[in-house]
Amino acid sequence: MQAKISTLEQVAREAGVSPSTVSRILNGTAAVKDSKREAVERAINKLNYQPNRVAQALASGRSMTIGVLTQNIASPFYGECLEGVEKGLAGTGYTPIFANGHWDAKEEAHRIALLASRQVDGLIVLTGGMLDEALVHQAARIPVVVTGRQLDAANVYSFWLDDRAAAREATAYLISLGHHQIAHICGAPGHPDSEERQAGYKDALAAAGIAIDPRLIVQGEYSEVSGVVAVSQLLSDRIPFTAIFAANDQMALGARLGLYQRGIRVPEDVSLVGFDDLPYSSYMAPPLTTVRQPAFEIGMAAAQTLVSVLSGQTPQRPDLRLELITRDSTRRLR
Amino acid sequence: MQAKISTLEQVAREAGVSPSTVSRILNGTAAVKDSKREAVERAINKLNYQPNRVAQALASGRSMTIGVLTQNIASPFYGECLEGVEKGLAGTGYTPIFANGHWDAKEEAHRIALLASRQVDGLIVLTGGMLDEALVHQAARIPVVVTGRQLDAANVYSFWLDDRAAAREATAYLISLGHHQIAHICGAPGHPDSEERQAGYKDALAAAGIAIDPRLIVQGEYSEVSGVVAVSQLLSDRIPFTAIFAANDQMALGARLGLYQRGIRVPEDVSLVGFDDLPYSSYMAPPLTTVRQPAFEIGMAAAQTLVSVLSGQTPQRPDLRLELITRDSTRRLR
DNA sequence: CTGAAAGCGCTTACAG
DNA sequence: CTGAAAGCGCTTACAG
Repeated sequence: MQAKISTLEQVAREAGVSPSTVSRILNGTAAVKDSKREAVERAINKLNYQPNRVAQALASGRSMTIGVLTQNIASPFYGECLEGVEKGLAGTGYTPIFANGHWDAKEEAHRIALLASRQVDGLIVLTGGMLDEALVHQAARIPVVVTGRQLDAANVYSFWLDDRAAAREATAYLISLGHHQIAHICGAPGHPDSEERQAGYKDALAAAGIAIDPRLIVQGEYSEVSGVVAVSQLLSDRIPFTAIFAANDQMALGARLGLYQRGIRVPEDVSLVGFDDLPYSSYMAPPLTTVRQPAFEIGMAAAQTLVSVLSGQTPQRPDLRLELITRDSTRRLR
Repeated sequence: MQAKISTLEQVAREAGVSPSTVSRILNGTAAVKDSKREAVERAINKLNYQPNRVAQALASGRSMTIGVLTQNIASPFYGECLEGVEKGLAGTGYTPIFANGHWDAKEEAHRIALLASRQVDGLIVLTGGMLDEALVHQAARIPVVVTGRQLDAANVYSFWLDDRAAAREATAYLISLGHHQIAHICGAPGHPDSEERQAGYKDALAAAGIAIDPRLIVQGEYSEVSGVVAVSQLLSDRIPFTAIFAANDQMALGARLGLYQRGIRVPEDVSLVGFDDLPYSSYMAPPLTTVRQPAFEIGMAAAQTLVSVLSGQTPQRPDLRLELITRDSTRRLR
């Protein structure tokens, strides 16, 4: 182990060959006589040579780096996605560079510009509020994979899941259990997925011929607190309900606490359904019935798609779908 | 908006100055006549010029990039840390590059080598099982901040929190509530913090004159499942206990589910204490009594320390401490 | 199969 | 205050 940094040129000198040859051996870019190859390998080991990726990037025009724009790295949902991205990139030579948009369009644009200035070879945008145009703009230079929206444009690959249908299914499940007074805690206003989920909720009620009671629809913003608050509001308004469909698991967790604090049991008194299937949701007491989002798989598919595009292949469409997972937080109304 | 990439040389030509001058203006590296500055700024806007950071890195020898080695980006604890790192780096010009060690020493070494080859200007190691020597080795080239251990060496800055004392305090709290039969669910074997927490648990019992019953100490490995399993084991072995101290919140969550499934109430029948204070812990039903780790603050302090070292300043020691947070999962034994 | 040379897009002494 | 020139550590046509 030595801390000294050595360069390709030093390796070449040590091995008695030209820098070009060392480069070729490193990159497997051309056949090289065995005797030279061995000499070079010996020199590499002796000098403990590690190629400087920054120099490689500048010379080759490929940074072997992928920009990943997420909104909040600490959120359990994005955490799963990022694990998937990491997995999908493992062994490909590409390193992910993560950036957080914090649900702010300006911040997102700023982060993307930074990623671009770092010469990322491709971009993965996990949802995000930026305009389609901004994405298309980036796609003029590098391939872009975006989740959470449908976008048909050159060099952009979008994955979209049908939140509305899944929300409809989740709500229909509650209805099938005999619930008619179903409250909905909405996601953050303005987020497309939050609108979709609400629409799915309404679809299911309409399909069952249940009138939509606007007092049962309360605003949340995807955080745990907002779930607690929503339940307080529902309860203090004395709107009767026997079930809650929360637009994500974090709010379902908050709602569950709000109910608990008032001695309202789940599922005995109120059935509860979430959306996401976060890692902790199956460990809630009771385990939460929810719509599973394949977060890990989404991240992995995004990474794989980008890598195959970058290697000149045609990526295959991943099979990603939302799935209702029934657990113990829901029960038949008696 | 245009996708074309322009270079500093093009800007220079457009503005009728030399590349050196453009560079100086960009970096505020020397005074420049106002007329030229304006011409350059106009050219930059016209060409929508963004400096190529890769080229800057190669030329200047500073990549403006910080390597952050964590174990598992998707874990709620590391997620918080990383948010803190991001916050601490915001506005400094440094970009974090995250890498996961997955609790594997070889993988860690590999990741660090990769970060080094990408010419990171500094390294943040969030816990991790690598040897002190490996860290010291890195510190020969770039400053290193490491958490979760004490390490006195040149160019390394270590943050260490007293897990043992905090675990002792948590256990003592249960004792003060009248509990004598306190089970402990250990963290992953071999992890220093897991040993420390167990030692603290034993310290508290010893200090209270309570004999240590090895049957009450069950192995976990920091995951939720391992908490469920630990409770099953305790229960099937019919070891009587009135409280559980889990070495982290994830296992406490699992334990809580295990108890719930058997109709054992928290805190009425069993008091439960965790360690970490994850974002979700205060939303458990009941909210969890736990030891708060300042994860965000740790990440932020690590970043700030590194930045101040990199700018030639002497970093000030952050005031980081563990704190017992009492909530509703514990109650006096009757 | 291999080397000399140019070039990637910047920064930074060196001179003036 | 400003420019010409060298250099950062690689890759990659171009020639042979």
